Amino acid sequence: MLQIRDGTLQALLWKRAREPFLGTWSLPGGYLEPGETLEQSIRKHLAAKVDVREVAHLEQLETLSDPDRDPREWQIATAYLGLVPTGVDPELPADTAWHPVSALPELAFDHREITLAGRERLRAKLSYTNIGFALAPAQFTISELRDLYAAALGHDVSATNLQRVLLRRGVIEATGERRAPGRGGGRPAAVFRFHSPRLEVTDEFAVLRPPSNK
Amino acid sequence: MLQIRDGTLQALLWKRAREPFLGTWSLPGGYLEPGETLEQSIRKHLAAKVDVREVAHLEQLETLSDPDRDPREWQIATAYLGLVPTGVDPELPADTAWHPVSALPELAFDHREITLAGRERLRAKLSYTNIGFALAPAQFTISELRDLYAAALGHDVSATNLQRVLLRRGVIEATGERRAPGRGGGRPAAVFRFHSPRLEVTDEFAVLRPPSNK
DNA sequence: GCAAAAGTGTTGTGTCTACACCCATGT
DNA sequence: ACATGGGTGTAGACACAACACTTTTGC
Repeated sequence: MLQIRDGTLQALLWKRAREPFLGTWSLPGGYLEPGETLEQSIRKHLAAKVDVREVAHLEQLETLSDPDRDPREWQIATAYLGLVPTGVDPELPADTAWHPVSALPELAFDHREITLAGRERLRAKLSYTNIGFALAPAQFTISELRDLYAAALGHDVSATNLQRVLLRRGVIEATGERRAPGRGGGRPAAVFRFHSPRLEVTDEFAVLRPPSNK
Repeated sequence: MLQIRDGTLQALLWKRAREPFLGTWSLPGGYLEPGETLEQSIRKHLAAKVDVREVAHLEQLETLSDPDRDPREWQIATAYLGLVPTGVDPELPADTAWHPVSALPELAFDHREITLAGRERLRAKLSYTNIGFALAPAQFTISELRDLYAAALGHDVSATNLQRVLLRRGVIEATGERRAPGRGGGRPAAVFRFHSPRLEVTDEFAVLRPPSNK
């Protein structure tokens, strides 16, 4: 579960109350019940931490099967990437907390690699899909969105070019509203929203496109 | 397992000798043994059909957990995409055969969707990685490679532009050899090879690139 | 010479980055 | 007026598609 908080990409971690790795931070999750879907299971286990309605996007990352990944028993795990929009601040149990992905504590099992793989997936998809909808609140200005993209990507993003790319692709659209400037003044910012609340690929076929017509 | 044969993308299918779906075509696979890696398991089960050394690329597609995917019992399956280079023609058991992906017979379980998802993954990766290495023989001319790309992508590909794209990216390189023309004449074709026999992303950051310097 | 196949030259287009400049507001 | 932040205009770089043209062979 990733979210941008305080301008940084953070991961939701749970301090293990069980062996193995008792007391070590780990990703939330749990065992799959018979007859259950993986996604149902994830949502169920997350419900103990976060209101499920707050999860804007959930996608499968990878299934891990290295026999050494659990020191005690042979175990298979399927990792998921979940995204929560900036701004929502769910009540968390005492043993659960957000941690910046850029400064993770020691994590149990292979959870560090999983977390970093999730960040990579997010970064890649920011480039060719509308996945930003799952990081952003319902309404936002371009500079707010710029800050979200910069936090997720790990480098500066130009508001100018971000706006043009996303508008041209039809990923975001103006609401018509404007936001009042802060104390220092400044031109009121136009308010935007994402066009779709579902993942869509917006930049298919970078190359080797099918021939135009003829 | 996909391969281009006779200029068409084909999938390796097994005619089931067991219930459920007895007699229906299905993807090769089998149960995971305790202590085994998913990839080990796949390779082991494939070994009954194809020499494993012929599999040039193997990657995880997705783990499926819909409780209705098996009519009899609750079952989880992890699908893999495997690629075999054109030209190798493994001995197959009598109950196993190649079928064009564009004209699949009725398939057991959700194997039709898995197969089509594999084709989509291949098509996407042809655009931004060097995955062609797993479809092509060790040496080839540009027009041979063009035919492979066209078969996999399902549309015409220009040899001119394919050559330039792959050379610019350093995906393929000339061997220095040339191939003698056929009976009808023609200029001898330069022989190329892929630079790397492992998957590499060659077209990262289509957009929202990090700032140049400063 | 002519057909066939491979390969190069070249032009045009679309998408992106970078940066200069203009706009609207608060103090 | 001027600082602050938002937004537009525009030029340049680059990668790609399309197609004309040239090269090298067999017959």
